[in-house]
Amino acid sequence: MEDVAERANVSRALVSLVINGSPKVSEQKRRRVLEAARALGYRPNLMARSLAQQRTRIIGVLVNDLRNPFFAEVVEGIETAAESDEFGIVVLNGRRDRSRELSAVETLVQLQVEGLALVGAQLDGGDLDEITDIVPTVVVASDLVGSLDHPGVDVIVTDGRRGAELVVEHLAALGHERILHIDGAHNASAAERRQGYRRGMEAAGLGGLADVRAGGDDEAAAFAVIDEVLAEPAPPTAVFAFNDLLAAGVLDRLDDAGVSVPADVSLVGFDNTFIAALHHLALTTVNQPRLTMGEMAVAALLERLNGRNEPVRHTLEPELVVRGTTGPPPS
Amino acid sequence: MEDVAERANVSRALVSLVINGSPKVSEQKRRRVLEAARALGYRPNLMARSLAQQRTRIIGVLVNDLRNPFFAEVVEGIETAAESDEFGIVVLNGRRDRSRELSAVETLVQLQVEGLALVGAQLDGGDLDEITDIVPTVVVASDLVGSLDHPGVDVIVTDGRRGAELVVEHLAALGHERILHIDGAHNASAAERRQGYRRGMEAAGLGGLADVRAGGDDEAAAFAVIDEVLAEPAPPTAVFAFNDLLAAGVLDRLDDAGVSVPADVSLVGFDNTFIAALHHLALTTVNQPRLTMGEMAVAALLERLNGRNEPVRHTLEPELVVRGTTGPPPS
DNA sequence: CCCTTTGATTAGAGCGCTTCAACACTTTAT
DNA sequence: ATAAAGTGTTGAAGCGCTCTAATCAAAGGG
Repeated sequence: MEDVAERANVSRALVSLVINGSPKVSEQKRRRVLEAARALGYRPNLMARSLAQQRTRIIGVLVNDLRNPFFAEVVEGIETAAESDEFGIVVLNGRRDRSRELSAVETLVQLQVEGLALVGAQLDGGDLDEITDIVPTVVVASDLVGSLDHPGVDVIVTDGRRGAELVVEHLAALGHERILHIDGAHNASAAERRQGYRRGMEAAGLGGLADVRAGGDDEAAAFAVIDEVLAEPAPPTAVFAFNDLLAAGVLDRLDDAGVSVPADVSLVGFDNTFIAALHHLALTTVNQPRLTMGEMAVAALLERLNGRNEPVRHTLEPELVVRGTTGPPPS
Repeated sequence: MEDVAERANVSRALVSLVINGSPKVSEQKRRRVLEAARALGYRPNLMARSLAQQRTRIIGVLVNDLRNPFFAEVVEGIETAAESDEFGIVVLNGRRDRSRELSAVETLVQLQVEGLALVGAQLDGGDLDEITDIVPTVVVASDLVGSLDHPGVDVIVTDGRRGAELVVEHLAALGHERILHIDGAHNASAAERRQGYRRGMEAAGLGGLADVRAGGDDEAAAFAVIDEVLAEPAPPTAVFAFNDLLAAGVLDRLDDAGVSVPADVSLVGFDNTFIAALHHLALTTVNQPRLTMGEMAVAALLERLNGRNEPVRHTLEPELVVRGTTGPPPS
């Protein structure tokens, strides 16, 4: 910057003004400075700028698992929204590991991000205690235990309970009774969906048949469960999987076992990722408006930065997307 | 930091030494400082540290499209490797848009990243001219036009030409002759695979039947092409798609048209993403060692930082993964 | 012709940290 | 005892920028 100033015969301060597009610089000097900058290949140092300015215009994003297309799309929503507000984002990948998530959050805070978006994070309330009064935080697509207690945390979720209810209603309407739920184990949104499932079963008068087994959030997690239930005397006629990835695993395993979908068993996923839409899967699933979720997350953070102090909680409506993996139970 | 120093009755300098784990601090003061830091909830400011230290220990990653699981996994490889070398990474998403890529690279450079990994980027040689003598750069999983001319750029790729040849060999061995290639259009690795396809066709004595049509890199891009070829008098008996996503689109469309795979038409993808492995697709494809690619990218950057000056180019071997979408042509 | 106003420019302090050279204090060798 | 070497600690400069308050120049008003 010094060099640019010298070459343009002006002060460092003026160079700064030009670079930041201040209106009170004469056209003549502005030109001189810009040319000098170009000639020298000058690039402002973002670190120095942030330090001096006491703000970074960066939103930190912690994502549960980048390989899951669902999260990747939420991040895209965040990015789009941030971009239009002249914020940048820094994405860190938790890779489903809580301790990694913790250290990622720490890194982001040290990076002086102005807002923190936790996408599908597994952290619990306690982990956030310190954080939330340092930096505005929004939890997206996961219901952290105790997140409600934190007045510093906003929450953007799709109503997982309702989503699960929709699934059960759909299956019950088709005539299914033995509906199995393979859950998301310790996954952040697992509890909600489990609850919705149970409620749906009750509502359909199927409470006694409710059956939840521990799954996970990828294909492999489904295998053992499917093997197990198929060996039982009265296997389910419908399976509701925690998410699309898990559902894909179920589909695979049923296939291996010669069970046909939906003729023998109906199957429903959750998230409506692009894999559900592949015709060869044609998975009935529950849509979450992921781009919108990302955008709302950014909006929430910006409101905080503008002074809002009460927590906000947006619950979006899930939508059942019926495709080819559900039908009436075998007679 | 000032506060911590005061509370521990030491100088700011000593606090710095403790935070950075310097060995020449007495155990007693170290304890005092650490306790003061904890009591005050002190968090070092990464920006200030980087500024003072004149290094960031950050590797900038620009990725073509985060939604593509292939790239997401390369990024994981990068992250793993970076982590073990005490580097952090900042991921920016190009979203298949060249101008966005350009500005993302600019941002990363201004962030003072110590290395730049371009994953599947579409930038061409010219775009990198300035960059490469500011920051070590490695191009991963794409063959940028003219990247070879830049002594400042390292390249990590899977041999796309060879991969495509493997595909053609496999199909030809099964007896296919009318093998169509739906390419990746302007995608960075499209040219190479096209070339491999052509070569493979020649080698199999099928040069005259080579047929390349413009595709893209997602499912939708396949639809028009499939509609088109199915309407022709002699449709292909095998299709080689640019990547798995595109192949999934082909599969969908063939399905719609009542064409069965592999009985009527064989299909091969590229990348071996997890969707290829889903039993319901069971896509024959070409594997790229994506984690390894990410790791090698980091290794290349670190070598540069340690003084290497000649460019390096690692070409990894692709591997054909035969699954269920290929078989002999209909008789 | 001087004073005020307006607008453009600049000096310089400060952002939170690191690091080098200098310093004080021990220990060991002489 | 004294010099030399080693330990632990600190003062202060500096990283590249921003921004306030001060300065300067030009223009308009009385």
